Amino acid sequence: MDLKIEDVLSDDFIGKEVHLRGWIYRKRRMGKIIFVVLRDSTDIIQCVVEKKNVGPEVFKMLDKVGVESSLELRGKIRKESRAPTGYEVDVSMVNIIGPSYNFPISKDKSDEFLLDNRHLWVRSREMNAILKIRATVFDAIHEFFKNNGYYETQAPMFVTGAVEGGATLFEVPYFGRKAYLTQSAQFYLETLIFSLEKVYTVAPSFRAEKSRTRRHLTEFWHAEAEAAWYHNKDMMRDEEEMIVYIINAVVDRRKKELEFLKRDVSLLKNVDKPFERMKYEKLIEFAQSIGVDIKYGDDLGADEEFAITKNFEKPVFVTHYPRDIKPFYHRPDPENPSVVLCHDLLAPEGYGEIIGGGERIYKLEVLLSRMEEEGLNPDDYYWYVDLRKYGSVPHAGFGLGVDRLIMWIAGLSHIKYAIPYPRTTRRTKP
RNA sequence: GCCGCCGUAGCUUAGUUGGCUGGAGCGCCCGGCUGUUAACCGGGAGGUCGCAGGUUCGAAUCCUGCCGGCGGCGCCA
Repeated sequence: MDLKIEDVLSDDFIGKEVHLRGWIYRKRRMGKIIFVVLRDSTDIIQCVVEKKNVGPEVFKMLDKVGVESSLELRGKIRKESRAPTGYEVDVSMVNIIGPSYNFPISKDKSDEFLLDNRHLWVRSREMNAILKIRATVFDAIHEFFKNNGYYETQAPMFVTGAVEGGATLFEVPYFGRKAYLTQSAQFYLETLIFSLEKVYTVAPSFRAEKSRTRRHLTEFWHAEAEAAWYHNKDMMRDEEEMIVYIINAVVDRRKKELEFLKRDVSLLKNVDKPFERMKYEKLIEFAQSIGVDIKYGDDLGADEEFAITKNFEKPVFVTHYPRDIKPFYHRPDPENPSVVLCHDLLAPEGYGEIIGGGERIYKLEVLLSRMEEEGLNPDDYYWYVDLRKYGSVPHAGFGLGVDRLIMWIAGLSHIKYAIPYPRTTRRTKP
């Protein structure tokens, strides 16, 4: 029977013979006994290999090979309080599949060394736990959207124009011309709502910002949605439900992994609807009241965000930013056109911004005048402008930084731990 | 773009008011061990102290340049 370690760590298997495949996680020899701690994708189990049971040749081979050798074995399960996961295999057969000698990673490894050897470090129990949580976050994102009437769609990675500013695009040669790597699918999603009404996409976005912080990647996973007929508050409602859905999915399905990472799960369990909505103006007052040096009109810096969000246990929406510090496409508030109908979602515990979103300008003349204010040429955005000419509708959308969300949920100290192969300003390998 | 820091064995590092042969832990090689928990015990190999130049009787240590790397800010998801 093809079993995983997780399956056989159970009283149901006591006395039963099992066949397991995996990698050597730890190995200790005591004369004529070798303790092999075997690892697979699910867990670890200690296996006792005695010379008299497997023969001197196999025993010697096993003694020679190092950690991370792959092997299959057969043996009986026994309850054993001295074993790391409570059960032990009395091995009757071992077959080494792929030997490993001098595995580069052992104790006392620097962060930098582990990043250089990420292709090997992904095998660690810590990365294994994080990657499982990450997989569940992606699952939950897709589940949420599909359960709520959104169509999944795709936008191009090669683009010719910017969504946000111009300075943050990666330029790539494109058959003698220039193209850029996308920094957001937003404008494409806006075109697609006129066909599908509610759309989402999960894809990488690229930012050439020379950001050197624990929260920035040059290539990050972006979950973006756009919905026709939605106003700012409608979008916030969906986002709130989505975040709660994702958190619940991870808490339900990844308990073991969260515990392994020593995440305080009670903090995640406290995350329920509704999230507080706070106008930018109020947030500035709140920030000032706790001693942050900030004034109306300033964007929130990392220190301010940290000072503010460490005081919250749940995410908080910040709305109605001054239009001057937000991109041109946000719809000005009809009741106060100096602010826009936008929202950022700040994660608690100091993690900060994970979502940026808002209601888009849907009237042609408003869009053109905002573009003029920002010094943008409408010809460069002809297809975006067209959307306001042919049956425009109110609509809203958002972008979620999935890696940042994972960082918060898993309680990680740096975004580079949240993704298998982080790309930062200073790293493109392995 | 701005500020700060670091390069010593395969890895993690001690040693920097200039001074004996640059130490240690892990890993590796040889040997031992029937209950180990990143096992332990005995022995061993392994260093152009990032590179180049300078100061000095003497440089891992001081100076200059170069190369490589790291942390943080700004900006954003």
